[in-house]
Amino acid sequence: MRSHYCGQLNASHIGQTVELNGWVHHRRDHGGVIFIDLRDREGLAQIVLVPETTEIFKLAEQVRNEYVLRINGAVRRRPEGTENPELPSGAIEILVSNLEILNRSDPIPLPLDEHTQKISEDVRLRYRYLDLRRTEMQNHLITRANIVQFLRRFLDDKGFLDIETPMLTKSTPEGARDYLVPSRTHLGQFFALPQSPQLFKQLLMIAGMDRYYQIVRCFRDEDLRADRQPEFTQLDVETSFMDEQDITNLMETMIRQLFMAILGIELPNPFPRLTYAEAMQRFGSDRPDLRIALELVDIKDLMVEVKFKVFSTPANDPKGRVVVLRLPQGNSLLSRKEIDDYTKFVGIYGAKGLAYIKINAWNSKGRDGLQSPILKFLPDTAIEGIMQRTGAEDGDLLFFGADQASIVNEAMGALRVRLGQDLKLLKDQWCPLWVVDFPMFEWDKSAHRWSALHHPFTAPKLENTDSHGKLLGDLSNMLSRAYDLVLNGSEIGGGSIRIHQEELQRQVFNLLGISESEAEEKFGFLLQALKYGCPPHGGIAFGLDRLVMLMTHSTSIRDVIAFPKTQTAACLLTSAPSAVNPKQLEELGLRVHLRTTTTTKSLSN
RNA sequence: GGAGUGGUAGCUCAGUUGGUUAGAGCACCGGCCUGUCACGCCGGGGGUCGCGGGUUCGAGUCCCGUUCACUCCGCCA
Repeated sequence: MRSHYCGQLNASHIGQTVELNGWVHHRRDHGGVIFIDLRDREGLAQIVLVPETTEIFKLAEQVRNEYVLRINGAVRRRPEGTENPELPSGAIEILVSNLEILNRSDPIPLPLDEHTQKISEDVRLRYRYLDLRRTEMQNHLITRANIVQFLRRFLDDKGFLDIETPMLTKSTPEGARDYLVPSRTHLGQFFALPQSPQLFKQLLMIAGMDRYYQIVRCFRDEDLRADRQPEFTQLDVETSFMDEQDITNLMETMIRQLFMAILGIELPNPFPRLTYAEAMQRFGSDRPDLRIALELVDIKDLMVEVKFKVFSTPANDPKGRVVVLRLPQGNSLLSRKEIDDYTKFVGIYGAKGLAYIKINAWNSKGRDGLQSPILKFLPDTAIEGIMQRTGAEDGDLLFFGADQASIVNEAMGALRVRLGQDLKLLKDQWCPLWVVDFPMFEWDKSAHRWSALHHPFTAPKLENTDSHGKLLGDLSNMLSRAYDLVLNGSEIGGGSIRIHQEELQRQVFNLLGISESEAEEKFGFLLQALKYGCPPHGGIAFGLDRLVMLMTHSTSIRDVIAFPKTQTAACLLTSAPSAVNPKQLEELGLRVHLRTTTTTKSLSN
């Protein structure tokens, strides 16, 4: 067994005899002396072989990269002038007295060298066990383990119980597409893998467990992104008898202490809070990246009477929005071609164009000092209003968004972030915030009905109910008791106070177009449980992968998951998913009927 | 479902207007080398240019289809 990890050796070990186990990172054979960088989880150490130890020197000549070695030797100070300051163990080396080749290795299909260029991701995924030997990936997984350990300790200290919930559960309507698992003992019926343990954790509150947490895998069969995997990990939390202030305060403390413990970083205290409405108004997003100082400025009222339909139509539409995004000193930052590229960019979000005004010399020349194709449509009053409201100065560039509010928010919100990234306008700091006062419902245009913005178990704000718990007022303005935690433009957590009265839960189902009988069939167990002394309760769930991604400065959650799936939800390492044995299908009472002719997928290309 | 980028040696890439035998670095193999640390020097092997079709005297290069990976839109309570 090893006595030390390679990477932990330093000058304090000089004179000691050690045993190391590890992989050959590099071998430098000088004929008369051989150096091997031996690597393990904790780092590198240089081991030295000299011809005087004839037998093991011969062995060392056979050694190749990624061979697995066990060595014994004496730690000694390196000769003067041969220290390597790049290496934590660079002051010392190990003179080998015994060497055993525990295993050989074929040449590996990807370099582990930190100096080489980026390796394509499909190669990395195909040989993930080799990719994970890289220092960067090892550090990611170590950091992830440390984060999980911290969160468990914190919650355990606060009296939270780690309780497991089923992986084989009931398919529910609404929400994401379920992964289904056929039942052998109930032919023709299916389990679903949980999209989250939402209902079980509510039942645990009804069961009186009071404080629950779980680090739990969740499954959603939807299309993927850099920050979305079909199976992902949540830190899931639920408490009884706490209101939204209590919960967000506690969770904020947890995150603040986590950043101090893992990264030594002090987050703001308290985290800023924004209402959903304000976030949308100022940033066009419910997860604003506050590292970027740019903001949207409303000018709808100034455009009501202009003779430019692109602006006046949304200005006169109650659902329309007209905004300006001011880019300070943008004239010199952006070329005409770049502005055209941004016009294409906002087109992705449905914007029909991207009007702009260059402020060349407003101070000296007034409107003659402005430059824009749309200038001729705008009367002096409108221009003065824009200049005043945006506080624009000479050299600035103004971008305009005018359309349905949803399109303006998405397009200009995305433009704001994109400009921030492209022009390096991001502050070098961590910007967490709570977004609160979410709408309870949103209108689903394709389904022609209301749907829950958070989920159907979220409680409405108290002012929306009468003393008997009956919902009052206009659905489109009703606010919920939901809250999201946003960090640098990523939603890393979200939760709410839940509905704990049966009657109110039935009303919400009803408003969401879930019939009485469907509610019984799908959620009967919940409705019944709510009758038996359900405590007021609420909770939150954090996207652990996203949190680790941000904390390790990764750009994809795949880089913090040991064995992630590709964008088409395939595993390149195991070639999952795959066809199954006909006998297995028969036992399940299933027959595969494919729409297309592709029955077998080629695994290699 | 849609848009974009890419696929050439084990890896990372270059490959001109369509024209001789498809190149480089790293890795690999053989030889040399006692203080290197991305060691060095000499020599060598290695290619279904993702796949299928088309245009052409001739295709890595042009066209069509398809597939895989990535980014994004839709989707993701």
